[in-house]
Amino acid sequence: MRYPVDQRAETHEKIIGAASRSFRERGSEGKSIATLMKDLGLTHGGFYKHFESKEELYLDAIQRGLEEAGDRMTAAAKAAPKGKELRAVIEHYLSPAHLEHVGAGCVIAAIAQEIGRQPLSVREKINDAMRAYMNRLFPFMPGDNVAEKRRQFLILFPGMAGVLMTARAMTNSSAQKEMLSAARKFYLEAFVEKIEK
Amino acid sequence: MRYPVDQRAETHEKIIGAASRSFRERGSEGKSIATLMKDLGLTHGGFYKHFESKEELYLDAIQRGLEEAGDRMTAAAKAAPKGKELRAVIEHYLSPAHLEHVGAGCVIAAIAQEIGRQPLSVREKINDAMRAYMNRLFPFMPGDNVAEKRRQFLILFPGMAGVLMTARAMTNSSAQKEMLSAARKFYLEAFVEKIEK
DNA sequence: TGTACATCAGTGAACGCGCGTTCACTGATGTAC
DNA sequence: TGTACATCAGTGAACGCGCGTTCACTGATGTAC
Repeated sequence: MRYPVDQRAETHEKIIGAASRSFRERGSEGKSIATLMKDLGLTHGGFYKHFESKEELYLDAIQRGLEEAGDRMTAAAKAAPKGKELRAVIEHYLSPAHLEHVGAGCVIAAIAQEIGRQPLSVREKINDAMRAYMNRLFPFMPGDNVAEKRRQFLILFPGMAGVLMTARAMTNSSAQKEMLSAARKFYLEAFVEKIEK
Repeated sequence: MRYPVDQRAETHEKIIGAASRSFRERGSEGKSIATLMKDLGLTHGGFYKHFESKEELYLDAIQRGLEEAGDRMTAAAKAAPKGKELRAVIEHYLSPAHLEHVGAGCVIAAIAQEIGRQPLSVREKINDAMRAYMNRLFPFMPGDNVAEKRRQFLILFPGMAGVLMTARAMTNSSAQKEMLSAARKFYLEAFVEKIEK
């Protein structure tokens, strides 16, 4: 049957959105194409009208995930009072909400380890998206010049990602919260408080 | 045929050792039982004379990995001059060798994200092994009392794990090295240099 | 000491299952006349 | 305005494949006598 004009594009976007969440929550092999499509009220055959392979979807979904995560972080910064941008970014990143919502959160904290196991060509494209993410956020970092801001970013963000990922591996939720708040305090002191005064 | 008396135990250990490396390098689903056994010169059928299921092997191998990684770290500390133990631990953890040797390295930096996706019962057992790892290492942390040392451990180690995992997701090896050495400098300043003087 | 038998780590064919992918088909709507 | 036809997003049966797991079997050596 003939479908409404915009339906193709809408379905395409819905698949990427659902995959982006699913890959972060369950990894690249956690959900089959059939299940992914079924969750959207579709059948698996139609998938190949939108993507050449699951790997192509993986790339699109991860890139989308990094864009969305970048949106959230820059939005948090821009909503903060002048001079408090980095504080807001750290508090958002190391928040209980981010701990809980893997599927909508930082891609690195969710699936960096399986990114490291992808074929080189996949890793390179994801690296481009990671660089774009960094380029949106390093301006909020302390430092006099671009090189210093980037250097600070590359210490702070991987560190925070490690905290989130380790907390998520733990089962004791009060220990998770303690870890988060201890890390929040540490990174705020190390990156923000020496600046704000 | 009848095999030498110790062979059963030796084979059992060899399987755990190979799995412990493989799971860190490729994740829990990266290698089949058949391939794992073939690499040891065995066939897949015999596997079930040693383990009830792949999940049982996963648990044993991860626990073994945490023990071995703990051995390496405490050995690095004990080989260091008096008062330089934590420095040695950080330099070992954030070394190019550790970056490269995923299979023999920190379990958290290798597979924490998939640990977070395991069934609760599996996660709980792995959490016990993680606690044991922490208990061997927190004595080297700065602080007057046990609670403070643990708190410091839970900031430092997840942070370093995040650095390693993020570097491993990158394809540019000079950027990886720069990230490692910047992080080394940062964590040494934050955890060691304020103490050593 | 010599012989018959039991043992059991390891073998490899076979199983059911879920996966990614393919493909002939559907049918409501847009378009050509 | 009315009719015939083309379009193409989505359907669902079918495919080959690799996986975890099972199980009847093997056969060199230990043990009982």
